[in-house]
Amino acid sequence: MKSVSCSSCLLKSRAVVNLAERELNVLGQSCVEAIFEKGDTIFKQDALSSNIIYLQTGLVKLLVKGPQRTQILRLKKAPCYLGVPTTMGDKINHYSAVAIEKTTACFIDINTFKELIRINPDFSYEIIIELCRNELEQFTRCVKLVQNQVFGRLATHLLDLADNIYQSDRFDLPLNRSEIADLVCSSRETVSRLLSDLSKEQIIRVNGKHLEIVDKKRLQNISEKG
Amino acid sequence: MKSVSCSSCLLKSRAVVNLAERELNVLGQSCVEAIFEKGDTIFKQDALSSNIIYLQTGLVKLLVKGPQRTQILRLKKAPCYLGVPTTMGDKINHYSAVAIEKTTACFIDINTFKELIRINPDFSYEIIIELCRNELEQFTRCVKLVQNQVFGRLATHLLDLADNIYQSDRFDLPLNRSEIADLVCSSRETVSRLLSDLSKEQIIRVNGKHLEIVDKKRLQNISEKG
DNA sequence: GGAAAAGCGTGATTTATATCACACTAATTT
DNA sequence: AAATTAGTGTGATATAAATCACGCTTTTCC
Repeated sequence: MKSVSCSSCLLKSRAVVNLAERELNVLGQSCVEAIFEKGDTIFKQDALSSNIIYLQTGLVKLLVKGPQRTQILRLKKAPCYLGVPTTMGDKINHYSAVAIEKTTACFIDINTFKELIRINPDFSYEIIIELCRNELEQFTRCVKLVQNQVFGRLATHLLDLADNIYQSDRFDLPLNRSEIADLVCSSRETVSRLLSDLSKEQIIRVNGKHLEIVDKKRLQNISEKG
Repeated sequence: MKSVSCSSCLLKSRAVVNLAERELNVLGQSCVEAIFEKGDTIFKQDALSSNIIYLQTGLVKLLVKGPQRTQILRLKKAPCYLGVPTTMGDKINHYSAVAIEKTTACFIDINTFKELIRINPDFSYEIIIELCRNELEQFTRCVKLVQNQVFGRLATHLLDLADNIYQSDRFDLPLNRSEIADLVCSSRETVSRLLSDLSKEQIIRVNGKHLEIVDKKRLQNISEKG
């Protein structure tokens, strides 16, 4: 970990763009950079939360240990903030964050973050907007989860990976079958079966972790209809 | 609807308490009060969203029309803000709000709300905190929904009504069986059956809409264990 | 390089819960 | 008061998907 100069950082968040030079120095003084390899935990559920994390590059999964199983709440792709709700909303983390690709992140002290909210209204405005969008996304995710069956949920997440994470219809799955099950809230076996089915139907092509979307129209249809 | 004086309002939100007299006047000038009867729609999904609503008194359900069914996202009890995420996060409402008890509410113009965020950092700080708490709550709700079975979900919501909404173990259900089903994401029939079962087990006493929690310990146990 | 472990695919069985079906009651309307 | 409608309870049946069970790969580690 090393201290950084935020003013020269090329990966400024939309909120940080609004900060003046003097404010950026405030930020820089309590800001440390860290690198995480695949599988590394960035912060842990039930631990004290005292930092906001700014993901500069990489991909992260948010995990909750539920009563029965571990569940992947969502994937977060850089650039974005991590842990704003869990750090600002409570003293203890309600979920964990684990890197699923090599990731670089900036740890911002919670008090500095609060100070920035206090001194710069444009900064807090951007934070509010991001929180609102998150909540709306979370609502739709929840509705899909309840009303679609596993087939539809799996299709939705494959499309999300292609469109929003990798911006390509051919990519390597960053999760194994069991983790995909945690993401779509199903079981390892069911995910296996459904991937085979999609493959037999020529909608996707799978080879281990490599995945290719062949018939996107049909996949979108499955994602919407159920 | 009538214009109001916010400075004399007895129901100031935690965020509004931070506003100076001059700022309260800004708020008052674009603020209208309205009364809703049970069943009245406060705002509608897919409509343009141009107001933040401050619930002064009453009880509201947030509804989403999903692909298969209508789902109750959550209940909101006064005093609280309504529609912050859906108004700040997008131009179109992602859900509807319907009064399930007589409700009084204040409509705040979105631009006024934004102005308040700009001029008063304590105000925006409180809004951020509320949004963060909402997101955390929403996460736990989602985890429960997936990992508990209907029995546990029903128990959780009965406890929520008793502890957080009515602050009493005897109350009248504000929803019919079909709406309870929408809330716990199940079917009308299943809700009927489970309420009967809980009744037979002497855990609750039901008579139409009147409900009494008899054995709270056991109900809490069901709520946690599934 | 062999052993252990992790990961994966697929059949058989079980299970929670939705759906269908119908009767019965309470509330509205005319 | 009769008729219509909305709301409710409960049995029978259907079904998506979890769980169990097993064998087959691939990776990891002494």
